[in-house]
Amino acid sequence: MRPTVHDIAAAAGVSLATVDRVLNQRPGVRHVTREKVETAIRELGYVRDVAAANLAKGRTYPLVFILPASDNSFMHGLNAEIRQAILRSPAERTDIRAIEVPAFDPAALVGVLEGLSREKPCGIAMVATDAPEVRAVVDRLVHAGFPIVTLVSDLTGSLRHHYAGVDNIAAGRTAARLLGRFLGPRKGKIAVLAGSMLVRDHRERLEGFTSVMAEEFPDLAILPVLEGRDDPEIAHMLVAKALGNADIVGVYSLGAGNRGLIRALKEKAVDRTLTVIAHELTAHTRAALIDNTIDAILNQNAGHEVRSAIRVLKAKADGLAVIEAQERIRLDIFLKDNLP
Amino acid sequence: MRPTVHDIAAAAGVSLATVDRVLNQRPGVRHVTREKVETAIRELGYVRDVAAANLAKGRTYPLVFILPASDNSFMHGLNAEIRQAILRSPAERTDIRAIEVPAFDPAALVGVLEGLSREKPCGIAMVATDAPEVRAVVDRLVHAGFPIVTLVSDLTGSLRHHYAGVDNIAAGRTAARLLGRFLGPRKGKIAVLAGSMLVRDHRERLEGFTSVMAEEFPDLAILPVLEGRDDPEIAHMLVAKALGNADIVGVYSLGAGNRGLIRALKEKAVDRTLTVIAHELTAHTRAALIDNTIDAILNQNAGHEVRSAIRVLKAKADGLAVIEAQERIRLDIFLKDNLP
DNA sequence: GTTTTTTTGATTTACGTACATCAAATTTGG
DNA sequence: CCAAATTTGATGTACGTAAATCAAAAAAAC
Repeated sequence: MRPTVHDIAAAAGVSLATVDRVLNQRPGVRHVTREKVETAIRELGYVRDVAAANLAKGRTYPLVFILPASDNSFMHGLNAEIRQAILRSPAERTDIRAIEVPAFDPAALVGVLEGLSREKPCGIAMVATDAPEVRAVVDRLVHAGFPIVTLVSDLTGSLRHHYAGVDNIAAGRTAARLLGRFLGPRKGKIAVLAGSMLVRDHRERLEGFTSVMAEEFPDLAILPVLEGRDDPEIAHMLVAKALGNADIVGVYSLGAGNRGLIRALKEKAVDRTLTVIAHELTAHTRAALIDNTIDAILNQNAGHEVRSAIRVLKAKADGLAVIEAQERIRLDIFLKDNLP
Repeated sequence: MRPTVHDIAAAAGVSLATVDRVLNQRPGVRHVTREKVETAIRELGYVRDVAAANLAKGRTYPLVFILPASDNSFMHGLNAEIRQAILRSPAERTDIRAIEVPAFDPAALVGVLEGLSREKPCGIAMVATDAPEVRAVVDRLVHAGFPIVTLVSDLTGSLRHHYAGVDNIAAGRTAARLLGRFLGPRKGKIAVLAGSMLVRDHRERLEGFTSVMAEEFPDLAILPVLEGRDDPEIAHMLVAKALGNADIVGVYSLGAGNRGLIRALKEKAVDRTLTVIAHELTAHTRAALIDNTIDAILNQNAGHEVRSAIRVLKAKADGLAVIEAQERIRLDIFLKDNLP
């Protein structure tokens, strides 16, 4: 049987109340006594029964998710996963609230974060907008004791406790290698469709993509990036125009708005053998993968990201360790054969 | 606040004891009364607080893992993950025992399973050996009320509750498409290295591989399968010999023993541009991927498989639902750019 | 209508921890 | 050495559920 507080009390030769004071860092314990108790804890290998503690405390974990108000499939999916998590709240003792902020608007995000420090959530998960002022509030909140994890898009250089999202540089590099290998000996130009170069994850994907392309596939030239603002209409327009260039042999779509990309490909490129790599598995990209319009899809699993963020925040709130390997968000690579 | 048993008792107009009798399926409740209680449970949306219940019961989950005594990196990794899970046991209220059985030996497996029905574990996870007699015991145990999940290798056609492993047909198909696409217009022969055609997962991978090859890459011919028995030495010998064939342009290694494969490739194929796809990320395959000896690695994450099996068994033991999407074991595809 | 059986209620203890209160013991300051 | 301050102990209640006991009520059987 695992030891209980009673065993610790007996082993340390003190009363239950004293053990409790040490465990919960309450005042009124002499230094030597505290040491005795801590020794007993270590020697018996005592670990607090979190379930029993939560029961006694009637504890719930009030968590806040902050998301950009973007109208694309991925963000809708992320939202849906958060709603699922809210449905599971009773069983998980969580109390989750989702807040939408205008996309790409550091000031708005800062405002929301500052408002949060008043209501006392025990954890914050946020899709970070990459700006110095955001970094500053995040660091302040972390110092104030709030567990914070970034979701989907990281805030490197800040003190956030954890990042629940894929390595976007690796994603871009992987896309480049897949595209390069799929094209084999063919020479030509590559069109890149992004959402916006103002977003960190898109910048990182592009960075990874161009570096592998330059290092390993010199016969493939990257055309100037098309910024589709994650909007299907704009994406369609840009891609349709770009496909006028007969030298294009491949396309890398690293953002959202793939509906427009797919439409453009079907209108303008049915007779050409283009190799296309896109991000994010949605109903549209899935169908396009199956009908060979797209050759591979890179994906991050929003459900895993949300569940991981929750696990990490709860663990941080309790001062517990997380299983690192479990919380690593993997880059999914889907060909038409391994679709879920 | 979520409703408690007290609320149910009040709402149904019965006593706490009666609610308890209904909840825990104890006898001595009239049919109509039971209905009243069940209605109240439904209307208030009561869900039993599993943490509190486990505390009261002093419940632990005795789980048994049955693994083949195979001496390869993957099984060692799986074993290590189970040991990790055992270390987490106190916090998770599990009591995990691992049993090794001779590999590919249905009779031995059946023996162990029958022994288990005497000691009463609340769940069994097993790497299944695919044989009718195994299916029969599994079905019998399931009927007797034991939750059973298969691990890594499934037992289709049996009544096992869940399979914690990858879709091996999809894995084989994916390998074929990667290989085919990487080779592009090249024609030639493909060598396939397997462990044994007696193992279901290897058979399935081969099945998926050959079907996509036949359908979509008719210029690539698959040579007779090399059975390396997951042994590095045998694998080395077989591959070294096979590489005498100058028509070989690609290799698919769908089992273990990749150490031997890699050695053979480095000795015999430095000057050739072979495309190689292998299964299972180990120290050896990882290094080979980085130095371009291998072009892609397909992997199943043993840690995820073990944790998933535990979650599913606990849920089944409690009669609770699992998050399906969370328990799907994904096929990892690693290029040198997205290694963890 | 009485007896027997079945069903229900009331109450208690327990699980491991948190938290509060009050008394007792110990240490510290003067 | 005494008073004040600090530290420790003893004890009780609570969290939501499980499980047991015994009494009371209701239903069924005679």
